[in-house]
This record gives sequence, C-alpha cells and structure tokens, in this order.
Amino acid sequence: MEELSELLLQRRRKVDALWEAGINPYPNDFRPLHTSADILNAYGDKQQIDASDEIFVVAGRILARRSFGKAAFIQLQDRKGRVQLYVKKDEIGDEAFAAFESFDIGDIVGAEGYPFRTKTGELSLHARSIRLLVKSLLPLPEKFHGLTDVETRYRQRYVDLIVNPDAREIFIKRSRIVNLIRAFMVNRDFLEVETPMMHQIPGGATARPFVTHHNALDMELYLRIAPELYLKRLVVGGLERVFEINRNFRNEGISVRHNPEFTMMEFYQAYATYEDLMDLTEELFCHIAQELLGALDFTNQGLEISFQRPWKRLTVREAILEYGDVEAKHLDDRDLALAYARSIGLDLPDDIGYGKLVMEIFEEVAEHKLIQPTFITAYPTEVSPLSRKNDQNPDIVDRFELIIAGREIANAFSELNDPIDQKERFLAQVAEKDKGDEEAHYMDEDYVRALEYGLPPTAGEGIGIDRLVMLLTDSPSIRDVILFPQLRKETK
RNA sequence: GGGCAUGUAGCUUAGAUGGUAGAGCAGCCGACUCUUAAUCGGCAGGUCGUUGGUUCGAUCCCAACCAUGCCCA
Repeated sequence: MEELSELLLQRRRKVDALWEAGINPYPNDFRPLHTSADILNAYGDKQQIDASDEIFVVAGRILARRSFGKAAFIQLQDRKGRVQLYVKKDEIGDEAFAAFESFDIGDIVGAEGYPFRTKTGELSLHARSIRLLVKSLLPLPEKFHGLTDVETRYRQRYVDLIVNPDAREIFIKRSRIVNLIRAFMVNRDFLEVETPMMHQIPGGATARPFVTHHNALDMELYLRIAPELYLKRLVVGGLERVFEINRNFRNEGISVRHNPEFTMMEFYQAYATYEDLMDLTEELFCHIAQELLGALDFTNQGLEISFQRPWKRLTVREAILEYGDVEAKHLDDRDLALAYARSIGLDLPDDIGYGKLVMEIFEEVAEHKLIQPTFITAYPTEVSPLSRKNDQNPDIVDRFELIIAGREIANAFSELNDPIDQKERFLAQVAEKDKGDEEAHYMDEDYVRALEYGLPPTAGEGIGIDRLVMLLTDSPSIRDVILFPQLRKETK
C-alpha cells in the first residue's frame, strides 16, 4: 500500500463512505443536455431574466466553491467554459444538500437548474438538483495562481487543461487551424491521403531518423522524417493533387522550436510551379489568420506581424547581402565567402561545399532578422537534392522557404522529375553519407523507378503546423502547442 | 554534448553567516441562504529533488546524480 497524505486519505474515505451508503461514486447514467455556452448564448445579453421554468441540464467539474451554510455557489467547467451554480438547501432538499456538502473541488457533477442573475449581475444557474458523477481523489492546484510549474504542465497536461484556460484555448485554436487548412485544401480539389509512417528507406528530408525493428519480417524500419517521396509516388499514380497532415519524426535535439515528433502538412500539385505555391501559401495563411484572428495583422512575442499581401521575396544571396556585412564579389567567391563565414564565428570544415557554405551564412546573418513573411528563393542545388534545377542557372533550384518571425515555417519547390538527374543527385548524397554526413539522403531505387514512369511537372510544399500554431497563438515554445511534448523519464 | 539557473506541504511560495522550517490557497472541524481569490474562529499537513562528503550538528556548504528552464553546439 502506497503512503498517502492526509489530504488524499480524506478523499478515499469519502469514496468508501459513498460505497457503504449504496451510492456509486462513478455512475454513468447522467446525460447533460446543455453546455455552459448554451446558457450564455440564450441569456448572456439579457439583464432581466424571467425563466424559472426553463431548465438547463449541465455537467462539469467543480472548480470553485463558496459556501454559506444553507446555500453555496460553485463554479462548474465543461468543454465550452464555465458557469456558476447557486445551490440552496430549500431548493434541493435536506438529503441532497447533505450530499452536496461533501462534494470537493475537482469532483464532476451533473445538475439541473434555471437561469437567473445574481445580485452582482452574474448569469448563473439556480440548481433544482445536483448529483455526483465522479469523485476526484486528487486536489486541484490553487485557484488563484493555478498551475505554473512548466514541467508539471507538460507531464500532467490534463491538470493544465483543467485549470489554465489559456492552455485550453491554444489547443482549441490548433484544432481550428488544422480544420481550416484541411477545408482549404479539399476546396481546391486536393485529396487527403495517408502514407507510411514506417519507412524502409527514410527519405524526403535532411535529418537523422529514429530506428525501429519489425520482428516478423526481421527488418530495420525507420520512423519517417518526411512523407515527400511517397506523396510524389501518388502523383506519378495520377492522383495529381494530394496532401497529408501528419507527424514526422527526427532524431535530433529538443528546443523551443524542435520536438522529436512534429506535425507537417505536405501537399503536391501537378502542373504547378513553386511560384504558384507562393501565391497559394499567401492565400492559405491569410485565410487562416482572417478566420482565426479576424485580422491579417497580429502580434507575436512582441513583434508586429502583417500578412498583408504581397509578401516579400528575396533570393538567398540577396538576403545575405541585405542583412550581412559582406560585398557581393566576396560572397560570390568560395574562398572569400568561407573567410567571411569564419569571421562571423562559423566553425566550418575546409572542404565544405559552396552551397552549404552559403546556407550557413544565410542562417547566421539573415534568417532570424526576417520578421515579416518572406519567401527566400534560389537555394543552392547542392542542398536541395529533390528540387528541380533552375532552367537558367543549374547551380540553383526552383525552391523557396517561407520565413516568419525569424523561423522557417514552410519549404517548397518545383519537383525534380528527371529520373536521370534524380539518380545522380541521390548518388551525390550517398557519397556525402559515405564521407560521414549522417543527415545525407539514402538512395531510393524505387523512387527513381517511379520517376521513370513519369512524374508530371509538379510543385510541392511542407508547412510546419506546430510553428504555424506558435505564430498564431503567440506561443514562445513549441511545447506550448503540443499536447504531450517529449520529456525525459519522470523520476519519483 | 557545453554553460548558467531552478528544485521547500496537493498548488503558489517565504526563509536562515549551518542549530532539523513560516505563510496563502486547497483540506478537516465549527459559524454563515447572493458569493466572485467570499468572510470569521480553530486544527492538521514537510525525510526542504536523490545519494554521498565536510561538520558536534546540513534543508542551507561541497561533490556527483536526477529532473526542468534558458542560452550555446
């Protein structure tokens, strides 16, 4: 038997007492017919209420209690919000009131009552009856400060959701954002699909995978780092417009911007280019902001962000020249660029490729300064093994990343659909892997075979849902927008 | 992986140049039939993250470890 504090023993004794009195502390025959929001919607704007015969049937958790001997106020919380109940001994009877007096904060109850306004004007429900639906054995955090310890908020998100309305609001908004995205895509005739989460060859991104093992097949499998290669196979198959909203897994560090599993919306549109996707992205983001916030301008961590179109477009090179302290002729010369990179504190190997070098410089000097939505284009071919080369300049690809508030939110490109070129790019990646780059791509022969059948000219994009939610809910950490973020093992 | 910081009751916290801790809320008992962090009286609740070390004595000093946060890689 575990040791329990006096507080917990008292609750257990109450449960025992209920059983002994023939009362089930966990009944399941109560059906609420209304929510707190129904009451508010019906009477929120009425000062005079004469509806003592209109009965609302609600259920929820007791969050607060103020007792006066033969009457009491309790605050009830359901999925829509909170409503105050006034419980009077005269009204519900001696026996029911005696039972009511044993209810604790945290218990779940069902009640019937009629709406009225208290002397201080709060819309409340005058209870005709109230009964226990669930006896809670653990005390809730303090009413005034709530739960502030971040570790407990993440580990016991259920408590966080009970007592912190802000946390609840973020996850309601997250759900709305996903629904808005889904409706937007379906509206444009995209087909929602599900592709494997377990890959024999992890592909579609530059990242280290999680490894697992299938016993019956005695085979290594990898949790996917991206769905890209499967979604493009579907475009080969003629589905032409597909999207998937689902988790990716990357075996990398954890930070305010990174969780090992995170949610992406990836989509592919045949007969489109990356430039078409810039337009689509602007429209999608403006639609979400307008529906969710009612505005295209908002604040994120003290920064004024505006989704007003058109959004700025810069090449990687232009962004470096604008935000870094380097001249074009130096940036364009590999050795001089490397010297510049080192002068600003980057620790880079002598044999680093020019494309990687440029991206290191970009991330150091420009990315975090791009606050307003900005499409960064003209990425080096070297760091974009799945993107279509630019027709005028084969050293760059037809790709953009969308940066907002200094963070990468989306990544898109016109897809490389030349199977010969794709095979060569895979081989270059395999060479990098052999040199020790754990993030380099694997060869995927089946994907090349799919391209040999013919991938229509296609553009594809991935949008980081967690980061988008952070942006629109003004959350400083990715853990604030993921219900159960990854933590180390809990120690007792 | 490195640096800095934090860890005291269910929650939010105070505290001491080292002499084994104080409060508010929650809880229990009592009073109270319109409260909004209700109010009033009383009571109870702590191996001060874990393990070692120094010391007559450690929650406090030191070390390691665990967990969390922030920054860096």
